[in-house]
Amino acid sequence: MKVSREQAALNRERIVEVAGRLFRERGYDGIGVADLMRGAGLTHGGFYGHFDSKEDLLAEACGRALEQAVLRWQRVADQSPEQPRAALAQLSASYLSKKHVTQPELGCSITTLGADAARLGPGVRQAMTAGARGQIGVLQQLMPGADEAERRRQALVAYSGMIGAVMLARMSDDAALSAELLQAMTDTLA
Amino acid sequence: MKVSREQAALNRERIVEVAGRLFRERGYDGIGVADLMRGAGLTHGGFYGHFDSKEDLLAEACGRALEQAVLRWQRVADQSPEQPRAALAQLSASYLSKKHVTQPELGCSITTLGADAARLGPGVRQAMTAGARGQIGVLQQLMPGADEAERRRQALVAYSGMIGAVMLARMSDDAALSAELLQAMTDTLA
DNA sequence: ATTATCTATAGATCTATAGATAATGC
DNA sequence: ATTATCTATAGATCTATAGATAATGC
Repeated sequence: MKVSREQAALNRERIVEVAGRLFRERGYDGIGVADLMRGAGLTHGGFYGHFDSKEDLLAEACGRALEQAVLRWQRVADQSPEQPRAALAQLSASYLSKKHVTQPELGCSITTLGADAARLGPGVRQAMTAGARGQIGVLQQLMPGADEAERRRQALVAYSGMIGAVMLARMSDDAALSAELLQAMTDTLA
Repeated sequence: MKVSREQAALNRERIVEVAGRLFRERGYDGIGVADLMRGAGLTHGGFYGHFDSKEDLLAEACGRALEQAVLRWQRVADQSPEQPRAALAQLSASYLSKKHVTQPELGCSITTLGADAARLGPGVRQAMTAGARGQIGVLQQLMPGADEAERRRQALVAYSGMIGAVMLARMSDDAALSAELLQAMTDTLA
């Protein structure tokens, strides 16, 4: 029954990773602790040895997913530091892709869980706010504005628009409207 | 126990109205049928005489709330048909207000329930898509673009940005960041 | 007679905990 | 001896339904 410390740490990692996917796919209330643990290949009761509560796991899972997203965005930005326009085009094309819309479980945590987070406790909100701040920071580096204040404003608007467009595209029952939303937003950032 | 046909219709209306508020406040899974009925001053069991399912009620409640929002927006647009800029400023200032952020139960259904809707059935998605289309239509009348295609693009981008900004402002644990998001979006649309 | 609402409950969840088990780490 | 995981369960939900009740509408 018992496993090594190392294995226990790996199990914990797996829970966080699986939770990151399942929460994004089904929402915070859409997946239970028992199913999260089953998804990680463990049993229900073991959960509370790793985390204090389901909400704590959400905070950790969202925090992790968003940190990795920020790192990916920063790598894209650093790849062509002389061509911020190209980097922005790459980021926005990826974020505003049909693939992102149809794969919420691998996509932006804020689009899928932001409304849930707004109703949850400080741990979750802190983790998600930190992620948002990080992504806004990367966008700010890439915006064409003349001064820092202008680039900041552009980054806040671009980030809001990207999140809203993907949420709307997922919600829409009309594929044409979804495509139109993504295209309009992509064109604006290009 | 039994009430008149007229009273039953009023009761049904009250359920829809109360549900509109409670779903927006707590999310689709955050409020149960028993509490919704209690909120309307009725008992749990009576629910299924009025609606086939909880999800059907969400579709009707969101549909209603969004229809009314579209009518309000259109009234603002029609109020000063010679000054589309002023109408747009009024709409966006109201939508991007601190009041809207702190009163989700009276605000935009898509910001609070869009992510839930994306995971629910066709009835809910259809109602919410119709609402979104209506609001986008009003914005399109007010945008300054030279031709209809440009105004359409601007409306899609503005709507996405407004929804994203309010969701982010609600989610953020930092009041300064929330205010910054609303201000940036307001300035862009002014 | 019809029917809107009520009480009561079925059956399936949910989060969290208690205590047993068995393998690790000393 | 410690502890990661297990089984089992407490206690509280949840949606939906069955059947009783009592007032309306014919």
